[in-house]
Amino acid sequence: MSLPEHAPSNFIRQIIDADLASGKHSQVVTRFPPEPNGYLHIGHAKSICLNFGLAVDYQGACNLRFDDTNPEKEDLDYVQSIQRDVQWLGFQWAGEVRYASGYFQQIHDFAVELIEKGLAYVDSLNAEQIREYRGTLTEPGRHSPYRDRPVAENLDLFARMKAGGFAEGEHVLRAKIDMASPNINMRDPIIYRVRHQHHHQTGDAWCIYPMYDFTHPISDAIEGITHSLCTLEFEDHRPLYDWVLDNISIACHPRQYEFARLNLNYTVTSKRKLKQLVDEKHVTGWDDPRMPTIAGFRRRGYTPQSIRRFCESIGVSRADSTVDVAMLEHAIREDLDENAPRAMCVLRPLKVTIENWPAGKVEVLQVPAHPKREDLGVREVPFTREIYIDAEDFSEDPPKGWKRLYPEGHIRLRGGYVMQCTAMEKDAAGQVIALTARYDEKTLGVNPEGYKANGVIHWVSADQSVPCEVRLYDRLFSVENPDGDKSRDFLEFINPESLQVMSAARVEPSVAAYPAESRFQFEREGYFAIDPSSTKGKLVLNRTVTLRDSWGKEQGKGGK
RNA sequence: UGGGGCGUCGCCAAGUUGGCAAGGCAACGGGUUUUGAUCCCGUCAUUCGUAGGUUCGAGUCCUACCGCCCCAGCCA
Repeated sequence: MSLPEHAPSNFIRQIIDADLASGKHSQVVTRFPPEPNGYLHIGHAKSICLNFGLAVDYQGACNLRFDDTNPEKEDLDYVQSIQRDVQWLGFQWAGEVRYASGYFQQIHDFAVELIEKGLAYVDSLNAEQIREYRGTLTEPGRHSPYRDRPVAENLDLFARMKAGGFAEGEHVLRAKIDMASPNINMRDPIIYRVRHQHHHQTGDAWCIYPMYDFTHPISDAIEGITHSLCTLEFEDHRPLYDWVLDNISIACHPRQYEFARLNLNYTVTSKRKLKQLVDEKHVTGWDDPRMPTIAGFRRRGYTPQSIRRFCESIGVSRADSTVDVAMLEHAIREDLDENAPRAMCVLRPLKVTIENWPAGKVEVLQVPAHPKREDLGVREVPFTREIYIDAEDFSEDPPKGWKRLYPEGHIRLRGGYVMQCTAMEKDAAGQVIALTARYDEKTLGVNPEGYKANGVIHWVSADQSVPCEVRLYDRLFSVENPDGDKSRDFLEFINPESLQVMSAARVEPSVAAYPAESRFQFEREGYFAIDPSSTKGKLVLNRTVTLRDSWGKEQGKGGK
């Protein structure tokens, strides 16, 4: 409807169109290259949709390649979660999963080639010295005293690094480029370092690991990538990407293009910070429904389709930007409004006894599962003498404009009869704890004669409903830019009300028949999904997002 | 004070030989409605960071400013 069915044009598609038109390429090959050091988040979703989406639309290919050159931070659990998340989003990579580590031998051989050409050398300065020799943003660097080591010595040292003859930090391999370059990435960048670490893919086969800047262009070239897409912060690395490919014996030379990474307000999208939230238990895990991870959104009830549509709707450009989470919420509401079956769930039960309904009588009402989708069928909703309505739908002293129940007022029970409140029962503190009402038998599917109902509210049979726990999620952070204040830790902005548990909720029985992850609209409340932790004995539902609420908005205006 | 980028409506974002500012989100009115939902209709940039210049005509070209982001990991 409002969101585009197919990805709109952007500068990358224009480049591809031109490359295809000029004959530079006959096919598009992209890749999604995550480092397996955390779960994928919404920012990765943008990259995934871009790279895989391009492959789909141009009938090309997109590889999934793990950029696993730093065993210290990586883990097998992450390589598994990443594959699961990419597939859940609806994409399939071309052929087998690739690993940069799978190219370690070739990468090593290219390093040897650079040494032989006099374009790389083993440096024996320590980390601190290397930093000093690198210079600053405004001052050029200086040559390392080891820069002019003879080729034979470099070859020997590098072989011994590989053989495990040195400790971490003793020697590194550097590309010999230009210590005076205004681009710091070109000041003899380190391309190999010693790491006596077990690697999740290669085990203990290697104790030297190539750096990203050396690994990435080679991996892209080996795979025949045509368009290597990455985020803006790598723009300064592009000259190095090209330098590597220009100086080794490899025919393919992919081109790198950069786009702006996704920022979302009220959210953090930094793997380091997300990992901190998990490690310090501010959330229950990477898949906590409040996390902006793919796994979190999945558990929260987001659909793959909604995330793909969202990614299309935000576009791809080179301008730093922060997207309003309202865009994401719009995408999931749009999907679920169209596709989610409806049901009724009472979050704060208030018992109503319908005095003119016989005790023990159960009438099974046939209610459409969706107001517009007849194909979704009907559900059976039992109506009995005792029902529950939401405590917030009754007001002893209703404000102006109130369209719910009040003493003596008439209300339509959604999908059922119109009833009139006849009495209320209060506890010692003056709280209303139960209501009595009378139903109008001539109002099932028909408007009442001679009077009008004040509104429509949802309800559930007291003994024919299913008890459940409903988790009401709200944004994890209470400020738009949680890491925008350098003097304050982002954890200070965690929303203390990001999770509210409604443990006494009751849901209509139709819901209990659905499997985990099923999504519903609980009428007048919002969209909800069955949490995977649910069992027959304990049903748990997660609120994905609320319905738009013009009444709540109006109430909020008057100050509250 | 080095280098690389970016600045079009509150938030994204089209705008490709200079020709007279798309669209979405949000917001705000109104209509329909057994969800205060959905849906429908309408309003919402004489202006494109600023200032000059070229031109019949500039968001698009030129100049100079201003602002914001990234880079000094043996991370990616």
